[in-house]
Amino acid sequence: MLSMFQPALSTRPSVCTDCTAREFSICSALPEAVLGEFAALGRNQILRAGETLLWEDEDALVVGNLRSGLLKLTASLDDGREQILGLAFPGDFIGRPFATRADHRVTALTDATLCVFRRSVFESFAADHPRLEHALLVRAFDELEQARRWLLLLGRKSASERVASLLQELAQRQGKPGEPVQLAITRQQMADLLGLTIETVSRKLTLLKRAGVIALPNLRSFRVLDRERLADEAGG
Amino acid sequence: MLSMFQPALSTRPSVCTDCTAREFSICSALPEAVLGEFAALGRNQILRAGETLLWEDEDALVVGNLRSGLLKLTASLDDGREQILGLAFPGDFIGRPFATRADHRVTALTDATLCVFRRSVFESFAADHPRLEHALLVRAFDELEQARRWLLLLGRKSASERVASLLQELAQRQGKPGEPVQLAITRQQMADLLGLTIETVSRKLTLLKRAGVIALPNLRSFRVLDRERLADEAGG
DNA sequence: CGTGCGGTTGATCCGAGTCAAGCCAAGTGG
DNA sequence: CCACTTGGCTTGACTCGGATCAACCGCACG
Repeated sequence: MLSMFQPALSTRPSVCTDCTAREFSICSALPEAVLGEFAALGRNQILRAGETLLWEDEDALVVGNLRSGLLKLTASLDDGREQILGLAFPGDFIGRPFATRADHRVTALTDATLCVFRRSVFESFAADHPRLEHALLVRAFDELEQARRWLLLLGRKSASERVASLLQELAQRQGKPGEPVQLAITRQQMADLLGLTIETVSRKLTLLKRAGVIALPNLRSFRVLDRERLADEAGG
Repeated sequence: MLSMFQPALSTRPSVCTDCTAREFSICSALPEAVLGEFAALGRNQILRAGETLLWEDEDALVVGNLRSGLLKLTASLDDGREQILGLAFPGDFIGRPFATRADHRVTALTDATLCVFRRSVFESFAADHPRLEHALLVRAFDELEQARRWLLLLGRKSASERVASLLQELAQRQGKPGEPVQLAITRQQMADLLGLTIETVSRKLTLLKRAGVIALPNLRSFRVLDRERLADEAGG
């Protein structure tokens, strides 16, 4: 995890011409005319897997939208213990407008492309477009709810319940029941999400497999065999 | 904690005449004229200690501002394990506009007074006043940051670090250094905030006291004797 | 063919939970 | 006034779940 430090960002400072903004969740409510204007303020940015977009306690100069790839938001203690605060999927908004400092680090788990805005530019645009701020508000509440669900998991659930909860959440975020679910993250990242060690995650997964609750055809996917039992294991 | 179930709310459905809205954090940016109009939409509500304003998974009909007293936001598992998601202090905004269901329970820890709004009323007022929505947005980001700091605490800190972190946070939220800090919550509530048991909280407090880091003059307050050491104990 | 990385499995240890007893201050009622 | 209860808190003995330490597997890749 510490090896993810990278000295520089691979920024491509070209205007974000090929991006319609239609693909961003916060833009759903914007009229067509405004969309183009908005997108024109953004710039393309490419992150390679492992590169970091924002560091904690640094001036957060940009906000942006994720166009492709997967990012993690992390906080860590100075001895290296790390907690993943959340994942960002394509369409998600990244960063915190109206505040100068980031409270967490944003790092690419896979190669990723973003449409980024200088924070000041974004803020003044938002000031003129209440519907954008409104969408941002609804999204912020959603993220808050998600974070709070995670507080219950980290504060009160056992290791088995945590692992089952994660699988359940991934399964319902993606695809249809019965189909294999893509597992975009490593065991270590699962551990960092769940506040566990990699060994415990591995053990609990094998237990669920042996119990016939899930199948693990390979390292990067799983399949829910018994939805009911998985929900039980995840706890109330 | 389970004994806090109360059958009814002590609502006083009188218009919130004596409240200026000036006392609410989300109103700081509103012009004077709008403040009065806004406050007139609210109604007084009194909660006795232990009463619940909003239940999880229920239609959340109201949002509001806390005027006096202390509230807790909690989530729990069906076997009774409880996690406090956050505390609300006077001035704080309560509830989630633009969504129909609450994801957590809001309960009074002390007698409390609020200025509440029917959610629909609040929402349409907000739609006409972008500055209100903006203030709400800034506040939502703040709460999100707070929740995320807590994720790190719950996911990765030891019991000692958690207790020290809580004391540190309370000390810096309240008063001057050296002065005794009011401890508005019980040991059980500290445990529910920190994802620990009451016994562990008690033991860690005694350790900190014996180490000369804090003093515990009585059950409802403490004093930081060694700011440095407390920060160390709280971890990075 | 080795080497490295992600993952699994086993043995052991330790921190926090559990269970139980007791303390102390504030009621409560005879 | 004292005996008794009650609730919040502390302390001790013991247990157990998850961390730690270590070995090993399997596969991709140079």
